[in-house]
Amino acid sequence: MPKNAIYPRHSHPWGELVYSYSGVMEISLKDGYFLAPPQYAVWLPPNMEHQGLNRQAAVHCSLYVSLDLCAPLPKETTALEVSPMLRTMLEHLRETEGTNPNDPAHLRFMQVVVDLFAAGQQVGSFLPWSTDSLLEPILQHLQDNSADNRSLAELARLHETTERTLIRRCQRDLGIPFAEWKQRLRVLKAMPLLEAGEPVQNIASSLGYNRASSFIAMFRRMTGRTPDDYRKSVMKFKS
Amino acid sequence: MPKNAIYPRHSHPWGELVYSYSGVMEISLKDGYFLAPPQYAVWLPPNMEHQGLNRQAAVHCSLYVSLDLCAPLPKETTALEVSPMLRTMLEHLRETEGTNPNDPAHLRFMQVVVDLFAAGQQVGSFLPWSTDSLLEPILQHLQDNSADNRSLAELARLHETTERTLIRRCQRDLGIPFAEWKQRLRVLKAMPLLEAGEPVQNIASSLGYNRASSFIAMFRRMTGRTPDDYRKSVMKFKS
DNA sequence: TGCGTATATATTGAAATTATGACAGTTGCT
DNA sequence: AGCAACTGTCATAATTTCAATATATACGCA
Repeated sequence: MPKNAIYPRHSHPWGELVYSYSGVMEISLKDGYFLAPPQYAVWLPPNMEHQGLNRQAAVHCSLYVSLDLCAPLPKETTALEVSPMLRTMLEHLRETEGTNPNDPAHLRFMQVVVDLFAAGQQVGSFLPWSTDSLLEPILQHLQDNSADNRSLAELARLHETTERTLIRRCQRDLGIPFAEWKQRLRVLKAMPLLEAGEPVQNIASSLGYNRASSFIAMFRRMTGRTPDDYRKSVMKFKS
Repeated sequence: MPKNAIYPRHSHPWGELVYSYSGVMEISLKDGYFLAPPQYAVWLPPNMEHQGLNRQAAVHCSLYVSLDLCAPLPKETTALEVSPMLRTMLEHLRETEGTNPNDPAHLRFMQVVVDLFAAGQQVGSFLPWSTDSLLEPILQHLQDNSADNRSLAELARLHETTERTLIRRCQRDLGIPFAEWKQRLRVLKAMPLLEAGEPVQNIASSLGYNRASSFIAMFRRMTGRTPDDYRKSVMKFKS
């Protein structure tokens, strides 16, 4: 899909697993919102009204899950962690696209993919948001200046509050610590730059890291693979 | 298994897929011989008399395949190429060892593993041998001096024959070109060194390469992964 | 996360090596 | 003589390696 593509809001009587090979996927619901890079997938139970969109160009797929196979999957809409094993299988699917869809071996393969999704850990949106009057300006500021390395204490001072308060609001509204949120943001910023072929060194410094190795270590912790690995796996789907 | 382990010669009324996570596996039959590093697996149809052995220490597994699932697999004993996808699944099995073996999802997973083996390309022994009077001394010499970079023409001169004749005999007896054989030999020599933690640079030069990058490129072509990747995946099974 | 260092990998154009097919010569056999 | 299998020569195509360099990653310690 090209950038800024929007899927109309709709629903259907079967389950849907949305996975992104490259780029970030966003799903919005009547009462919820999920943002999912390639290490997450979004599970939509049958009859769940949803709307998809991707801000940057993206390569993604949806797995439609027949009603009678939905039992082992969550009853709620949720993001699921995609293990490296599962990712490999999804990439294999993409590579062998077009083989006979009725081949029994292929059907078995698909069933195992669903099994693995069902075994995945439920998680929230990769980058949660808050409209809290104190928090939102800070989050917005970081969105626009991701290289800002000022400490939480300094940010608190700037916005006339205290570090402790900000920490409490992060925990309450975002569900994750402030540092984690900033790292996730940087991962998301890094992805399109990696896809654009930017050297890891440059990306690291443009995100506020003084050393590439620090950035690499962070990216690895967050996504399970190194920046260059991520780039390589993405490139497979762009040629 | 420790080095020089030998499995007694035997047979059984079910199929067997032999796969090596690390180290090289050897299977000898009444009328055949297979040598298989981790990118190969050996398929033994039901009731096939066989004997296994591993010269170096190895971590391997056998998948027993019930008679009624053997239909899609070859009727003959053969080596099968193990795709990266399949390797990932086998490693996953190894990591999640001990989960309930009667779990339906696990059984489905196993079935897919067999499906993928069945889809694998049939190949011969990874390192074939010849007892040809001209060829054998040369092969033996390379076994003992794998860093020898003398050209085929020079070797021919030494053994009082011509380059063209050697090439013809390789094709006839080994089924693969001379250069391919030498590279496979070097891959086999490299594996235990990698497992021993030897730096890639040293291994490369001890095998006759002037530059590590040449060795890396060769190893990658032959095995589908880089030397260090190989080492890492092996290390997972040694701790 | 900063920072320095050791290691590992990819890339590229030039040089060397190997593979392949065509053809002719040799040998051994009938 | 005729046939078959093998061998040497040569030109060309395909691969591999070299060499230098740029990048990327891991690791230890502060």
